[in-house]
Amino acid sequence: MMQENYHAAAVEAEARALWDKLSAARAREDAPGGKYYCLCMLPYPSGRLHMGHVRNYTIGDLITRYQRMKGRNVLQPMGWDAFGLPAENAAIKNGVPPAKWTYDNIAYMRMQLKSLGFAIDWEREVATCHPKYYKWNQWLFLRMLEKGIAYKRTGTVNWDPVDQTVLANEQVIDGRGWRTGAPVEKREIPMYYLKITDYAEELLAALDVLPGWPERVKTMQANWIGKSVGVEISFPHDDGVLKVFTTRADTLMGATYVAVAAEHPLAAKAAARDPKVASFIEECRQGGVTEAELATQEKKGVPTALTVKHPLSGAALPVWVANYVLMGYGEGAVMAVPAHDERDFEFARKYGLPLCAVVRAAEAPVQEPAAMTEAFVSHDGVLCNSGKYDGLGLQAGVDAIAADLEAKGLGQKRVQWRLRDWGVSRQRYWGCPIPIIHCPACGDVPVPDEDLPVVLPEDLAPDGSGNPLAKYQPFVECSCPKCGKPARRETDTMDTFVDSSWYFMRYACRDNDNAMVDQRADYWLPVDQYIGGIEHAILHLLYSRFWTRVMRDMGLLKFDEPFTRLLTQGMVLNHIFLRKTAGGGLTYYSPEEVELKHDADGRVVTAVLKADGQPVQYDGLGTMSKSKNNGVDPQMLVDKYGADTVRLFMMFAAPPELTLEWSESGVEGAQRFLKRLWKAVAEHTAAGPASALDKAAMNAAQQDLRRQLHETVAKVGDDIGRRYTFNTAVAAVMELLNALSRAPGSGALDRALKQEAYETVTLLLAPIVPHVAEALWKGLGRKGSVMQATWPKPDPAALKRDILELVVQVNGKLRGHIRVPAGAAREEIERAALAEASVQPFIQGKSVKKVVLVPGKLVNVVAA
RNA sequence: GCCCGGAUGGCGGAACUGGUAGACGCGCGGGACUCAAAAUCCCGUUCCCUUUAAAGGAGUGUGGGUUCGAUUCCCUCUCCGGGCACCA
Repeated sequence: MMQENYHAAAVEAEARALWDKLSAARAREDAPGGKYYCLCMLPYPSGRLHMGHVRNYTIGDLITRYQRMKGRNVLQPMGWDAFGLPAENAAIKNGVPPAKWTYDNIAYMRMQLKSLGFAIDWEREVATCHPKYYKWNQWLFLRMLEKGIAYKRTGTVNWDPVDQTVLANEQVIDGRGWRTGAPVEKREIPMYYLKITDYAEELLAALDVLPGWPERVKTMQANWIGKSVGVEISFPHDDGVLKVFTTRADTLMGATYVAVAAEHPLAAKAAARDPKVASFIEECRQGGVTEAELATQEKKGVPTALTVKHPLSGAALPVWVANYVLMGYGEGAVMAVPAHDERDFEFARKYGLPLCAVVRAAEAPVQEPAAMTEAFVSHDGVLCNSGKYDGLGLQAGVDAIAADLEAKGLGQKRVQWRLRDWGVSRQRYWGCPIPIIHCPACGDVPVPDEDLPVVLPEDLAPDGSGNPLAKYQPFVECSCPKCGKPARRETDTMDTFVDSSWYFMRYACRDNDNAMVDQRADYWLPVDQYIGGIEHAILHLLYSRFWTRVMRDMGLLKFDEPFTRLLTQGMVLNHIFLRKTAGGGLTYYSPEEVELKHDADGRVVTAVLKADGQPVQYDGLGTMSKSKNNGVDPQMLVDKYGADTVRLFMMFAAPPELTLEWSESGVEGAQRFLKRLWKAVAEHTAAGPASALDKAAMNAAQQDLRRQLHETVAKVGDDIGRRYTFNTAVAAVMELLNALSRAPGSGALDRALKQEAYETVTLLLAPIVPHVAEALWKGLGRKGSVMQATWPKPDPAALKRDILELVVQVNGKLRGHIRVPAGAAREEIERAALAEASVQPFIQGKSVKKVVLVPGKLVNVVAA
């Protein structure tokens, strides 16, 4: 006997007790059904779940439960991306060691995930800060070192000259260190790199065979990898040649100068003789290292006394040092063709450098340099001012010029990648130690496998300056594995992207201390469905694809791509409210502290702080963050409404890929729906068991209702299984419930139909609101857990229609409707459409030119 | 600056392959129930004009294009969001 009203707390406790008893979320390799690996991006243990987590994991749980009901053997694991900067920041602020802070956060967040009812196999839980996990980071790093995939060279970092510390990009605010306010400098330090560029071609080409990935993610990755086919050109000078790479070799005869990066050897050579060049190079050392910062700074340069020889004409071209040339791309030098490149044009105009137009539109004359107001950038035209190349098309020009350069030994066609090798060294404490020992005699010596893992001491507390690991002698001091003499341990740790590049493999076999992966990984992987935020579209996903290939090439795996299907979810936003303080600062108020006043149409008129009744300024929408004080703690909502309501709202509010605006009134709507559903089922079951449904005895209204029921089954299955539009799946079930509650009649046949309908609704909602579905299933008299029930199939007989309603348009405008038999001939439909009373006035006195018929949908009469 | 997205009623969104714009929900208005309120239920709700109603016109960020027909395809611009290699 069901309770009359819905009580979330009791329902949810009972459902979870049942699942625990059945170990319903456990995943076994020997269970029946095809395997299905449903994976959500693992959270950083920041302290509490935020709405983005709830959204992410609700989507994953929905798919997990749906696939289980479809008969698949599903694995849904969970773990913790437990190394990283926030733990060190918290340590600096509170004096708590990062390890304790991290483990406490994990314990709390694990409890939160359990309270949301996610069907996670907790026996596979992984934390990346655990030595048994990161041992394998170190082990694979050493294998990469052996194969030359990992190597050492210098790299550029942000340097805080006051704290004597390397800063993360996030810690650089307007070119200054976040704690000291000191202007940040660039500094070159030795680091380990992984040769992801060796895999550039494959990582790019394989995007074409990832049909389960969103196009936009594949486009972003392709652009990031950035394959350019062009020509490497050598410009001879006194000490050798200056190499540049260009995709526009056709414009070579229009090159009027060359520009090199501040870090280029030629710049250093010029600086030795010219203090102005030296001071410019010094100026370029100021500021951060991000591409956004470099690309938005004002374009500046200085001339040098150096020249290079044009490889074809032999003319002397001046060498400039320019801040817009990046040392990290190509050769760190460019040939400048101001007439046909926007950046070069701007730079040449600024510094009075000459222009020479060498491309013209096919029908147009050569452009006069002085008359040009912008660069002529065209991929269609012919060469001019280029001697023997005049009149050639642009591609023909590239080919001819490349051939001549090659003959002279001054150039060749080649491919250039935008992708750079992955620098993995971090000068930070809370990360996986890089397993290297520096010996004065033997150099950099890998830690022997039998000494792995190199364990990170867990009780150090960083203070913001330098790396505490480097100051901790018990860690640093060691003996050389080769010669046994005193040596120094490497104190850099690995980028946390290393941890997250393969964690999904370890869920399959986290208890194996003898191997990184085993045959259980062969069973579960690759991941069938991966779900996570769009902000990871490039780095994390690209690194995982790379790491997987490295492991494959070592014989550890048999597949190429780690994630067969990918769903990228949008961010969760909320309102921002603030007041300006007397001192000119800003105080942000949580939306929970603010009351909105609406006018009669529902528009927001004013917002006042509940505490004092005084107005606050509304500052629009933004991603939930601590700094803007606009985060909503999901735990409060779970406590207030229950997990099912929060899950339902999350799925109903927007399609998963879209940005989601937070609104608590939407939560109330979701709760209302569950209450209504509960009450309807309780009333239905209160009248006792229903009889079997006699389909042949149904009247027209009952047939219509049953048709809608089975149309809903078809739609929800398609929305969840194929389209991933969970919002429309929920809407369809809401419509069905509306129709059910309007359906008259309480005879035996009506009750039998409603029994079928409520059982079906329960199954359709089970992946989204599993607790309440469990209670309804039991209330409807069904045995066992709804988790183990079978997903419903639409009855084709119920879907059949005899009469179709068609739309009639005149010149594309809706003018009426007609009803025709399902098999009606074209002529019959046209006749009915033209005869329709509401259509007649719009075709009177006109001649019908054409009638467009879309079968089963519409008739459009073209009349003039 | 570069790359990738997005923009539809008062609000979140729907319209799946170019075919009825606004499903579903929120909010709001009206009504029922109630001593009253909350909760619940019922009705209405894109805008404009005329209006008892019926009907008509306009309308999917901007401006253009293709088409019998465009929220959907193409081009232009504006604004917003994500990423830019050391936040995760």
